[in-house]
Amino acid sequence: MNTANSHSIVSSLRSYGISPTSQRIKIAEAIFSCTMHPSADQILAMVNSHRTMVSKATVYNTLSLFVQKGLIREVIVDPTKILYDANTSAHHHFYDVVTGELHDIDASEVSLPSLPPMPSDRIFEGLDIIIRTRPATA
Amino acid sequence: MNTANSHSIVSSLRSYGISPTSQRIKIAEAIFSCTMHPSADQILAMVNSHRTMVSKATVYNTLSLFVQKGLIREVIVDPTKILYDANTSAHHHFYDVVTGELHDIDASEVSLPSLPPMPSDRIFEGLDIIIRTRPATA
DNA sequence: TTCGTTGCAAACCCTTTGCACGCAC
DNA sequence: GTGCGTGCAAAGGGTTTGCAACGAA
Repeated sequence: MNTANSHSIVSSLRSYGISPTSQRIKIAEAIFSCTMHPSADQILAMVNSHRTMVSKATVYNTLSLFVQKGLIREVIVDPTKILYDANTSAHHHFYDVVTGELHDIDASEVSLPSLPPMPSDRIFEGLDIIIRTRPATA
Repeated sequence: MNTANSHSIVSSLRSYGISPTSQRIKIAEAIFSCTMHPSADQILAMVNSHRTMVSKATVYNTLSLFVQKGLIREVIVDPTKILYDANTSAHHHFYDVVTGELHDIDASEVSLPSLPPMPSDRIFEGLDIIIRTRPATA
């Protein structure tokens, strides 16, 4: 669910083993109520548009914690910044190389017939499919 | 071809519209003779292991030029640095999230049945498929 | 009290930029 | 001489870290 009421956020955090402090709740709310895929900077701005402030360090640390605990995903498409994705179910992305916009692609739309064999002594960790686009108008 | 003799490097540069200065030749040789996918830093180190030096600025500028001209490709998998790929034909990558190693996957091994429709007003620019792995031994 | 969390500022690292020098045509 | 290419150093921007203060159990 994408509705971000405090109650479900708190239980969500708990279910991922994250103690729900007020800053973490605020950051999670910002991410889960966001229609796009925000960067750390944008999350910082969203969180601090309200009265109370959250420091930059806490935002970065909290995002790392969320990723590590599996609450959210990092999307690596832009060498200059990390984008965060509240949707952790299997899906992929359109990435506009000019505007930087990122849009989800449902996994069912691009599922691979089969994965190639893993290299020796390696185990599967994740699959990212990124379709890079650019605006049609020159 | 991956053999990196000066003659073929020079004609390669010329065919991509890049005037072959000695620094550019040296950088191209480093990339094309490299079995892995080097970062800018590693290319700088490779180039400067010989007698003559190439400055950091020139390495970065030259790599950007090569990418822009289509001689090489950037691979965006690690948020902390850009990797470069001398292979510009259609292929994809295994990326080990622990060691940072990157290995090619031939396009024929993972071809998609079909691409989802482009978002409106966007045109196709490129397709990246990254299979993230980690070492099997804990 | 104790340990986890927060916040500020500084440090870090990769990359880009400003600007002067130098070489080729 | 003009313009591109190079090199040095400094700036830039996102991210991480050191450390002291804080707060909940």
